[in-house]
Amino acid sequence: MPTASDFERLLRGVSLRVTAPRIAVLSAVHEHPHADTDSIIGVVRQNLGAVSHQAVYDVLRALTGAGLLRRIEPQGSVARYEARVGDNHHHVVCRSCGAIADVDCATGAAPCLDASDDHGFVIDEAEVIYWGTCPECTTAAKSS
Amino acid sequence: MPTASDFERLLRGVSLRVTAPRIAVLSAVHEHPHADTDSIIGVVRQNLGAVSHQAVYDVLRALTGAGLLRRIEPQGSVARYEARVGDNHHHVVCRSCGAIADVDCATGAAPCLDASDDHGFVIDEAEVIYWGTCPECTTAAKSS
DNA sequence: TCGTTAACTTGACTCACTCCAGAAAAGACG
DNA sequence: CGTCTTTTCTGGAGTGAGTCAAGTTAACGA
Repeated sequence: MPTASDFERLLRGVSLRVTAPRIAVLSAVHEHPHADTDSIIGVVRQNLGAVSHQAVYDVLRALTGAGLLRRIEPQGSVARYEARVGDNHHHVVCRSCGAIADVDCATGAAPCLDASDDHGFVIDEAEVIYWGTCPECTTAAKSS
Repeated sequence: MPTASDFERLLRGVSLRVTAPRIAVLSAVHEHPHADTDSIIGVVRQNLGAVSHQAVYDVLRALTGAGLLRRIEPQGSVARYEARVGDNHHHVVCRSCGAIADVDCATGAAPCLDASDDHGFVIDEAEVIYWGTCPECTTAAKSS
């Protein structure tokens, strides 16, 4: 797990000011991958005390824009954030409980897939979401 | 373009009652693929006069559940609906203007992709979204 | 240490979407 | 055709993630 000074270095690397809320958000996302905004706010407040939700939204947007975080929002779910960036991996989502797990991309470089007909679009990324049922929900469904 | 009686047959085929709003919604989605809910409400009202937004939401949910429509919601966009179902095709989305185009799936059958590591999930569908820039926005960006 | 500028706080607000209760219409059956 | 049951539609209030705006605070380069 990276330390506060690691996060500080990350922030300086993208010319963002180093502030306590930003460190706390980065740390929270590293500790809780795929956490939604509300959970992140909760974790940040546990570490720092009072922080406005607006600040967290702001920080999340700044960090996402800077490429330090990635925002994912599967259908029917609120926005979630993860700290794994740059390796173009994908996600598998449970239809029943919404759990998310990472799936490595076979090629590793974006776009990892070519469209059969791109309609003239200039494609730079292929996002893949696998839909299915997680082990817990599969077990629960069988035993019911 | 299918006619009202085609839509009626579709509805009966999934044991749903045939009502004017349903025909109008089906027709609207066929005419405007990838339309958002608000546009659909607008089109339906043009054809039928006053229809509550609640009725349209209800109809959309019923038709989606019955498999007559498919709901898509790319990040940063409101829910959209399309009438192409059953052929497991994908979408390319413009980062700049949000335009959506269909992309045929290479294999045609779900799931068209296998995950490298499924974490024990039972995967039934692989959803692919290509991100890029549409021809119009590419041209606009160059000329600016 | 000082000034500039980015970041944070507070609080109101928007907008897609949902919930609810009652009214109306569709389909089934005699 | 008329009645009954079930489903759908209406209108309005409510929910919740996320945004906007104005003023204050704090980071950091000079």
